[in-house]
Amino acid sequence: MPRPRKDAREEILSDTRQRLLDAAAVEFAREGYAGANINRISQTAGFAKGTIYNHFPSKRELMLALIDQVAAAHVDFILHRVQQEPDFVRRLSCFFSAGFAFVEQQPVQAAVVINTVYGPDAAFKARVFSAYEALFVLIFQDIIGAGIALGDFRPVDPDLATVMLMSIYLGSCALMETDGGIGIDPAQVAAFVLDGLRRREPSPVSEKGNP
Amino acid sequence: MPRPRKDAREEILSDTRQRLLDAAAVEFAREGYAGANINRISQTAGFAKGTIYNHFPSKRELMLALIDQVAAAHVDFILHRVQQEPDFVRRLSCFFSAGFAFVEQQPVQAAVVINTVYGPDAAFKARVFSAYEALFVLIFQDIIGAGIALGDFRPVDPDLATVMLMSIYLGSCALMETDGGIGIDPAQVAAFVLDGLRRREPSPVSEKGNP
Amino acid sequence: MPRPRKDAREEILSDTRQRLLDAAAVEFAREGYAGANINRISQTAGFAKGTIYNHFPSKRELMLALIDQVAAAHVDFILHRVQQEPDFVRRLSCFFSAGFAFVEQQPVQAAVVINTVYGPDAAFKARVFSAYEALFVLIFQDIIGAGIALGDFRPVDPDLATVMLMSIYLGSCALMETDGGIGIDPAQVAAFVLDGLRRREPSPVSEKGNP
Amino acid sequence: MPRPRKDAREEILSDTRQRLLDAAAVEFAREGYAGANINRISQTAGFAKGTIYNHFPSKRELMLALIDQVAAAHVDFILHRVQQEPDFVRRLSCFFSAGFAFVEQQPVQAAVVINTVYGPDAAFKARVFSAYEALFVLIFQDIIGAGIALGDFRPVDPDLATVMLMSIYLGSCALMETDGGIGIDPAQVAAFVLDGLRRREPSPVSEKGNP
DNA sequence: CATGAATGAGGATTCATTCAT
DNA sequence: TATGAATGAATCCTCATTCAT
Repeated sequence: MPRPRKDAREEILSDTRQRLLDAAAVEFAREGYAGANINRISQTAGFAKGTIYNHFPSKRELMLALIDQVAAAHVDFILHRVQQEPDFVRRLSCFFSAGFAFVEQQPVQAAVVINTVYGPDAAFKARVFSAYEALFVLIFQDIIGAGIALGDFRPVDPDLATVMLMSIYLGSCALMETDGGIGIDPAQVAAFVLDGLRRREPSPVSEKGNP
Repeated sequence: MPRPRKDAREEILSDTRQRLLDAAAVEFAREGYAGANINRISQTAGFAKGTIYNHFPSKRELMLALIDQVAAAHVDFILHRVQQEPDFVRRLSCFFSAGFAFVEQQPVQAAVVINTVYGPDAAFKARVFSAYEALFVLIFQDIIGAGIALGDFRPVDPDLATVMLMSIYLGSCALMETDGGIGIDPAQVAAFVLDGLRRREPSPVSEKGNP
Repeated sequence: MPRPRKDAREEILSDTRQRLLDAAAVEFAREGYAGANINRISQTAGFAKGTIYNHFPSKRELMLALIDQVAAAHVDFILHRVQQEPDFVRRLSCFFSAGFAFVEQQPVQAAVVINTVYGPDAAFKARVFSAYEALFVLIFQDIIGAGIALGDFRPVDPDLATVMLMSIYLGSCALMETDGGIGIDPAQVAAFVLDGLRRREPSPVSEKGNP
Repeated sequence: MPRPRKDAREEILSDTRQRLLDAAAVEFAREGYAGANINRISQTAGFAKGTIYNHFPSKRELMLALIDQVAAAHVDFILHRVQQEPDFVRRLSCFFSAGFAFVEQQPVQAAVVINTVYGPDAAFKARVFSAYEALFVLIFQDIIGAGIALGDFRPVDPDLATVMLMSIYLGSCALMETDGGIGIDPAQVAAFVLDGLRRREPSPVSEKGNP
């Protein structure tokens, strides 16, 4: 029989570590990295200050570990759902609905990575982008690229379109937080992205042929 | 002839103040508000530490003054150009081209306000939004609203569309900075926003039967 | 047997705190509150600067804690001795002898509270007076009041007399410090207070015709 | 004819100087020397910061000049009145009444010197004592000494008695300020000092039947 | 002489990090 | 592993003083 002791210990460690990461997310989201306070993090987690240093070598490494964890979860969450969709139009829609759902379910964690993307620390930003790589590929290839290849999307610059989609997604999320969760409808966002602002039918009749 | 003594003095004051604001923009852009260092700001401006406090009561007030100045300049810059355009489609295009031009001309100043919008400090954020009010109104009324009223835009939710446009604009700017100025083509962005991703199918036949 | 761990830790805490208070007394006595230097206090106590802030939230709170501690000790010291005296004349005498003894034993601590009483900070002053309340009551009731009630003291205004006694006490102490401890004889002071300056019997004969 | 120009200039200088000294008194009284702010002093006086340095070489010298002026005025005020009294008993009474009158007429100036006497700065203290020399001599010689010499005062230690009188005077003044001017009756204080607390025994029997 | 912008040493306070228990 | 007292570099801010105008 294998002894579960080591596992149990790791589980406990893991639990402490996770509580610290959760508390760090709260603090980093509220204060930003530079304004965050190690002491408050440990207290929020229910530990003493020193405990953080038993699990992370520095405040900076704590932040990086948090970024890695949250960004990975973020990407997994979206990827898992998007890839279940059969075609790229639904995938596009799913990208926004899944993305918003993640923010609603983990608002604090999401705030950390989103703020980091727009924050001043280049190394943190790079870390987020690195973790988001798969997400960019998803948009670039499985949505934009596929749509163009199939002729259903106009031959837009896929790089630009990727930037647009990410900007819309992250920007909308930032506003959701700011206004305390207005709740933006992902379907509308997808429609906006798919069809743009301009009215479709150029037929001048329908235009003002109102009675 | 009146002696220009007082004026000269005020000019000097004004000059010092402006140099401090410029240096502050550099520092806040690079380090974020919390990470910014008052001493570095004064040195960048070519003054001693204490000089900042002859012109601004605190680091925080310095930041607020900078936000006010930059946001006002930002809004003026865009408004001035957009309002010279005859119709809302060109206005939409101009919004992006002017917006990107401002970021290119004043990258550091722009970075401060953009980062602030996505940063953790609610009071700063509110200050930016307050200064941006006129810009929101411009988009909401003079572009989206006008386009819908004339029947050229689909009856999208104007609030959502405003969020989309601002997100696209700010998000693109953030990426421009990150990558050191890729140079996003405002015309393409405008086209994206106007027409969306989906191909206009004039006829179901055309879809793949194109020569 | 219970382990003395927590107690030991508290003892250490307490010890550090007390060393800081002692060092603060030295610094505040020498420089006054406004002129006192937190860094010097911590160094005098044998700690680094930051340690003070592990025990007191601010320089001001450190001062208040010191006032509270010293004033309480001062009052206790005098009260304890005075109340052991059988009658109010001896109590009066004891008030001065005990009072001077306290100053001799704890000259630095005494200097802090005495200087505070005459210093510019109203809040500090109020704190001292608040702690001295019991001392005022002692003088007012157990010495002056009792003496008057028994008919042995002239019916002076007890409030005024209390002010006189405290002024004489504190003023004498201040002078003792200034001159580096001349050593004022409490018996003489008590005699002065009891009998005043004026010769008793107007008959110039009796005075020296005694022996 | 002598030209009054130089005098006029000196008068103006003198006026500025005096306004600065008055403002300094207000500031030093309220904040103490270490807490006093040169800028506030100049503003209270209606001048710019630099003006102080046209009249006094430093904050410290400003304080010393203020001490000298106020202490001299204080001593003059009391001496002038006391010396008009025919006998030492009335002089004693006059010492208190004149002393209290000075404090009532110039509460701020008086506060500065009184606080200085009890403050931590030895040099300032010495300066006050030096200026008070004549006052000590007055008490020591013309009141205590004279009274003893004439046999009307008990042969108390004149040094101690001087300390008592000064302590009573300064201590009462300090309390007058603290409580916002209770108004202590100088006659009562003089009576206290002259006759003490103890009732003059009309008969040796009255005491209480002590053995 | 009056001014007030500029100076920079100094000081209170914060906080990431260490380490003995 | 968890603790939290101690550390001291770093930071914001104050303010006496200087000096060109």
